[in-house]
Amino acid sequence: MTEPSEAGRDPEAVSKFVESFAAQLVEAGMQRMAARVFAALLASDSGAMTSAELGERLQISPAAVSGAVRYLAQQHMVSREREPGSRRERYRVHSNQWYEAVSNRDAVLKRWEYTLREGVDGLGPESPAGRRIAETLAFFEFMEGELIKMMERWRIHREERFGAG
Amino acid sequence: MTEPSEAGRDPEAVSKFVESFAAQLVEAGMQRMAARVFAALLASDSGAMTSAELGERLQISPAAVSGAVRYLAQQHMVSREREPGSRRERYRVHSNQWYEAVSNRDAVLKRWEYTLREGVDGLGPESPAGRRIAETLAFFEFMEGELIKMMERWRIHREERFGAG
DNA sequence: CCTTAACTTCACAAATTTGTGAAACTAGCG
DNA sequence: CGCTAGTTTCACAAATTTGTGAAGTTAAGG
Repeated sequence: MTEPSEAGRDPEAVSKFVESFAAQLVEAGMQRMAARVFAALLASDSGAMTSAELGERLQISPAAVSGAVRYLAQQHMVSREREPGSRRERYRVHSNQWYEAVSNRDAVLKRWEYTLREGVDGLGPESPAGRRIAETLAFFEFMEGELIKMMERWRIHREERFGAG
Repeated sequence: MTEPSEAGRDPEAVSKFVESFAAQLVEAGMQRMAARVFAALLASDSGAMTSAELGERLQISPAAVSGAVRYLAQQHMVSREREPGSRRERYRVHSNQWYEAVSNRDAVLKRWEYTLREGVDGLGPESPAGRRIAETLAFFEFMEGELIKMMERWRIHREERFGAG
């Protein structure tokens, strides 16, 4: 019934997955078009698509693709590749992508920590509010360290289960 | 200079912290008013404020407070308490709050995992796309387990450092 | 160099989100 | 039972965000 190597194997199923996963990413705060592009790449066999292919599949303009891709690249959620000997570009997700994305949260955490430190300073480390904020800061510092170790464990776990990517 | 137990100790510093921390929460996807209310509570000495106090400090209407607080309560980021013998309500952050909030991410992860499983099914576990999604699923499952253990470690770490909350 | 395919930027219209004032509840208190 | 302080809901105006078509930019290929 299903032809495993057929390119447009089950457009229905692909589309359903793309739209529902994208919806959840949106709920988590991602821009709509970026979420749809990311989900589409995730659900493609090659893991890479050109701007034209994305526009076609998602029924959106080149401008929308461009905006979405810029955002995703900034977040390290896709990488761009120049198709050699052509002005066409392809956008790719790595199977390793989540590793990248989560590791990237680190930078965000650092900024939060900075703001919290300022807060402790401004409010005084001995005031009740200052203490509460200091505890929040401690939590984030703890998380930061743990996240790094966790990602290291994932790397190993992953290699055991899927082999090197 | 600074009077540690003065209620409005340094309104300047408080406001600065509230607004910059809120801005970062917004950047991370939280609604603006909810972020401001949360930051204001975090920066208050008692860790709790009434609707009127919040409205006053943040210069927003009762309606805005109501909406923000509803959202925060749903996310388990504040709890509501009835001031005994009054129809006035207070909204409170616990110092433990982040533990709660992160634990709550668990529910979100579960929903993502469900969608990913559907995707693997729909695309076929042997197709390249199916395999990529299966790996994403494995990553989230791994994260879920790790998060739980991490929060347990935090609980212990925290008690050592700050004593039971 | 000129042509042209591919991507990006820009101004704008449409859609969505946000916060408000005012009306509608709720529940203490007399 | 009202009365009224406190909160929530609702309709709407304002602000913001989103996606588009069209113009602008870049660089491959002749």
